[in-house]
Amino acid sequence: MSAPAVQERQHLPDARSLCSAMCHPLPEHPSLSAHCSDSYALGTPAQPYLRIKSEHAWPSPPLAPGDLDHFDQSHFHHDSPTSAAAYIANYTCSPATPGTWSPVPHALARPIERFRSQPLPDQQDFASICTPTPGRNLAIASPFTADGHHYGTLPGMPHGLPMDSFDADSLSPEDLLVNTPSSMVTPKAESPSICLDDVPHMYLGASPSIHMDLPDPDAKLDEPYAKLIYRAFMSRPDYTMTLQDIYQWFRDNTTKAVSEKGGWQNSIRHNLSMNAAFTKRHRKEESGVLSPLMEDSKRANEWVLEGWAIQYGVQSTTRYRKSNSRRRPSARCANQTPRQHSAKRAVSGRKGGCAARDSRLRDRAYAQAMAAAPVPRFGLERGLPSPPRSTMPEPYHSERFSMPQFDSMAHVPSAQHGHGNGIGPYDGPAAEPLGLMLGDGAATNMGHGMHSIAEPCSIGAQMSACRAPAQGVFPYGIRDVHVGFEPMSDGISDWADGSM
DNA sequence: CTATGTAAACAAC
DNA sequence: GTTGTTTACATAG
Repeated sequence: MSAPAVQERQHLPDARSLCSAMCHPLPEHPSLSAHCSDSYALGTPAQPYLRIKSEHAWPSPPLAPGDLDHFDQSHFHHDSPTSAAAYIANYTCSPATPGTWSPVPHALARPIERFRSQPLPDQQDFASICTPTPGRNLAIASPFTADGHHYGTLPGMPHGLPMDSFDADSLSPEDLLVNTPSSMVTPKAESPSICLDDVPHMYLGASPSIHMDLPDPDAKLDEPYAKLIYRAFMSRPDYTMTLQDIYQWFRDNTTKAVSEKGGWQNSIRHNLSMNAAFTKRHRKEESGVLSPLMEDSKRANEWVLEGWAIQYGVQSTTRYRKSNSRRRPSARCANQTPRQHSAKRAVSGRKGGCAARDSRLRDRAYAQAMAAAPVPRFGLERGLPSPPRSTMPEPYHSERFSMPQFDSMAHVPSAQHGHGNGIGPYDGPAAEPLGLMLGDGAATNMGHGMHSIAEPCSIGAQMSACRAPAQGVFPYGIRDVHVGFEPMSDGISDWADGSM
């Protein structure tokens, strides 16, 4: 940690200022201001912030030493008329055209470049990670970058994604995909989009500064499973638990575990499997050493709370269910005989079993590939500083990173999720990765292309977790990001039509 | 209609 | 028996 960073932290001891910086008010853009309210009472009254539904906010672990090491606050000077967030470019990542990213609109290049001109602590072109085309260095917005740089990590957000030293030029997309264990590629069924401002059942993670109504420590919790599992993970410093750990946590902290043979365990497993916020991984990967005892053990796996979920929380598992809105049983179905039910269950069970088998086969293949040809551990070769440990879940540490991929086969509208508008090629693939949206300005952006430019006041970022088959651990593909930004202060228009 | 809980089938271990 | 995946069904709001 550099001395300046320490000094800065004294001024910005928690997430408030970071949030403030990320949501710098743009008074000249009313719509943006509308999204940046002071409803969280974070920071000063002069600094509105990104408004996140607070009713579901849960606590995040406190910052640990080093959490802000990578955060260069010089990018977020409040005296600047611009904000980092305002420089998020208009990007679309097409599930239908995997591996392609729309380029930076020319009009956006300049402000991005201006922002980029500022020094960064570890300037790595994160764009290369999400840009399978070697050599292309496109600025890509993500929870970690506003212009393609890893310019800092928000508290609770996974630090040090392999982006820190990743070089797409040195590895082909195929190389990267090889490094993807099945737990990373197994799709959570129909991962929907998330909008933090528009998803009532998004169980938000929260900065430590956000006020929480914490339950009585002695009281047993009676909340949805997804939420409880989230709590369980958040109770662990590394957000990692085995299934048995989770069971025990439920016994200790919830009212669910009323009986040892109850369905609560089944429900936990169901939620773990179905919710994209929870990722399975091999325990042996933790140490990097293959344990013969662990190799084929049932308990070889552990579950990890995804980094984005640490920051943004989890959403209801329901949202990952297939055909969620079309399964209302008809009267005829409701009157089916048990035999008919059994037949249906047999089919679904068979599918489930096959999926479990495929998952294990992929895991095994991955383990063998790892043992046979260890892949470079991004960041280590170059001797770059490791990211802080405290808030970086294990998946982000290792070689288990690969390129985001999308299931081009699945391509159905997802209007039911509220953020697809049915327009454009990127709207709602069936295996659409879990998305995340900051503010609702982007809610209607799918397929709108330059909509954000025409309406430069809106700010939004709809990012996608990579959950489609053959996807990597990195949760954010940028399915769509659109953000308005203010005109250049020198009065030179960045728009082709000369408008401001 | 959504969210949630639960049961169940099935495969692999 | 345990773990993991998936689907089906019921219920509450």
